[in-house]
Amino acid sequence: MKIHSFKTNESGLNRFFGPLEARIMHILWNGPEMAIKDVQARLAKEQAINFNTVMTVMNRLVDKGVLRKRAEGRVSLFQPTQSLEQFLETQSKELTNDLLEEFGPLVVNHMLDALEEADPALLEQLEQKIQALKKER
Amino acid sequence: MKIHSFKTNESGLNRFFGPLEARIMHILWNGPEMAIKDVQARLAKEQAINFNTVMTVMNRLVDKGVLRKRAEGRVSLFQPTQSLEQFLETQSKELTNDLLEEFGPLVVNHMLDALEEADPALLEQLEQKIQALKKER
DNA sequence: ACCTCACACTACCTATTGTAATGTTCGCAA
DNA sequence: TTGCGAACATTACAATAGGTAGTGTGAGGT
Repeated sequence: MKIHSFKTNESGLNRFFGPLEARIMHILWNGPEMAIKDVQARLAKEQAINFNTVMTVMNRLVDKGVLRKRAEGRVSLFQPTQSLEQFLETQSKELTNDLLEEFGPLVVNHMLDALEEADPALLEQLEQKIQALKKER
Repeated sequence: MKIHSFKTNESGLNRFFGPLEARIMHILWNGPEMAIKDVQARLAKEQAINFNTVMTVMNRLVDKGVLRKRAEGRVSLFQPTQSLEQFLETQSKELTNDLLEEFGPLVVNHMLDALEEADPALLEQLEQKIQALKKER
C-alpha cells in the first residue's frame, strides 16, 4: 500500500496521514528506531493513549509501507522506510507530476503567481534552473 | 463543504470525486441543467442504476457546494456551481499553492524535471512568463 | 378520491482511521 | 515447575466518506 491522497485542508504530515498516524510518523522521523512502548510514552506526554491503539496504528503504517518492523528479541522495533527528506522528496515529486499531468499548462500559470507570493527568491532559483537546462542542450 | 482531497492513484475527475460522483459531474459539465431522471438515464446507458442512488449522490454534491439545485415546478434541476474550466482553475491553483506552501524549494526542482518530460513547450511558456514578470518590476 | 411521480428520509455496505478490550505467547522469577 | 507479566495478535466498535437502495410523503392530474 502507499499514500494515495493529499489533503488540501490540512497541513504538514496531516496532509498525508491521519492525525494519530502523523504524530507517530513525526516521532519516528525525529528519533531512532523505537518500540511501540517508546512511541506510546512520547505520545502520552501530551495526553494519555492506550498502548494497543498505538500498536494498531503502527502496524497499519507497516502495512502501508511507510514503517518497517524488525524483531529484536521479544520486542518489535519500528522505523520509517524512508527518511523524512526522502518521503517529502517522493511525495512532492509525485504530486508535481500528477499536477502537471492533470492540468498541464494551467499549472504553469499558477506556479509563478504562487511562487511570487510565497517567496520571490524561489523565482530566481527557478530561472537559474531553466538557464542550466537550456545550456545542457 | 468543499473538495479536500486530491487522490494520487486516480485520474481525471476521479481525483476529486468518488467514481459515481465523477460520472455525474462529467455529465452535468457536458450538458445543460438537468433533472435527476435525466442524469440517471445517461448513467443507465452504461449500466442499470437506481434512481434514488443518483438522487442521493447528487444531493450530496449539492451539500458539497459543487452542484446547485433549482426547483422548476415539481422537479429539481441541477447544474455545477462552477464551469469545468473554473473548477479546474480553482483546483489547480489551490493545489499549486498548497504544494508550494508545503514543499517550497523542493517543488521548484521537480517542477522543471516534470515539465521537461511532460512537454518541453511548457518550459518556454514558463520562461516567457518569468521574463514578463521581471519587466513589470 | 386516488394514483403516480418526484423528492425526502433513513438505512446499510465498504473502506479508512482512531480507539481499545480480549486472547496468546514466552521468558523469567519465585 | 509454575505462573506472572510484558509484548504482541486478534477482534471489534465508532466515525466519516461514498455507493446503494427501500420506504415514506406530498402534490398534481385523472
